[in-house]
Amino acid sequence: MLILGPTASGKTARAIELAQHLDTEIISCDSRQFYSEMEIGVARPSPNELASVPHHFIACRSVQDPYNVYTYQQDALKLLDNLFQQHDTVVAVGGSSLYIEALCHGIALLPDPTPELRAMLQHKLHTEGVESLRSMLRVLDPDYYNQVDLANGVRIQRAVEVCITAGKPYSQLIQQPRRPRPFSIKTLVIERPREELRNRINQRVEQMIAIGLESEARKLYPLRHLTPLNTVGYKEFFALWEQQNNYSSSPSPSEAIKLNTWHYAKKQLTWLKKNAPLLST
RNA sequence: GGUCGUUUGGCCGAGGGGCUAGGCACAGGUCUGCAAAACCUGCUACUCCGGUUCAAAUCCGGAAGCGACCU
Repeated sequence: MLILGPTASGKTARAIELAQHLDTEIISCDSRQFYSEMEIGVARPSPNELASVPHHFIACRSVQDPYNVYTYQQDALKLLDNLFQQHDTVVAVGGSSLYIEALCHGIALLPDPTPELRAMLQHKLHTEGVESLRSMLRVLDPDYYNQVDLANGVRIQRAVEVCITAGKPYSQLIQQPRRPRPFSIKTLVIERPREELRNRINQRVEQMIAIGLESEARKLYPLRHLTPLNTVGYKEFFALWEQQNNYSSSPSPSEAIKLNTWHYAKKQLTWLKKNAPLLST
């Protein structure tokens, strides 16, 4: 049973209710709730909630040792195997589309690039611009070159790094057939009217700030360059603290967080519209 | 009441006789590993009235709003 919905739509409460009813456990598909250092800003379920139903993939990793989708997929499948020995149904919840897709359809095994290669390509991207990586891709994987968004440096960089480490075209590697899952999936999408969702977001942001989001962010400030900290709720504080001589009227962190959370929710809605119907099996 | 300045899209903001500035917001979308990321598309405005001109947001009058100073 997969529970989906945009951020702040009430997935957590719904999942717990359902898991209690089914007397089962919950596995999370939330790319930020993995991290033990992030609690308030990622709306981690409360200690009470966590105690009421066994949860998995919550606060299980450090931001210094981030997950990637493939290892998440592997861990989750292994865990599900175990859980299905004790339960007929397991509840999955989360809002991270790529992680949800990995769980439901699977994602190809691709070689990890060396950190040096990644850094080199990143540097090239920043200093020489997309064109330099584009021309590499054109040679390494002409098929993919013809289908990517040629303006999207991040995607091109990824394809190039995979081609180089694998010694094969990226487009070929990602064509590995999807493996059917040894379980069936039913999805439940939580929908709310836009205005209501927006109010819930705003309220939740106020709430987070009231219970100490700023000091949580302050603690993580030294780690702000790590990927998991490129997250709504933290990055807005970091941006504020980074600009010392800011007389300017930049919006308050809480307003910025509300807006960015809304943007995030809209992206989730776009994804849900297209993909949610395809996930059930 | 007078003088000077100002008025650009939902907001900020450049330009300154013919050529869609840009940014944000808003709306829609793309996507097989940093995904709460990255990227794309749409949104053609110049306060009003009159004049000059082949052509005015741009020049000239006037009106209104706003601001500063003066009496």
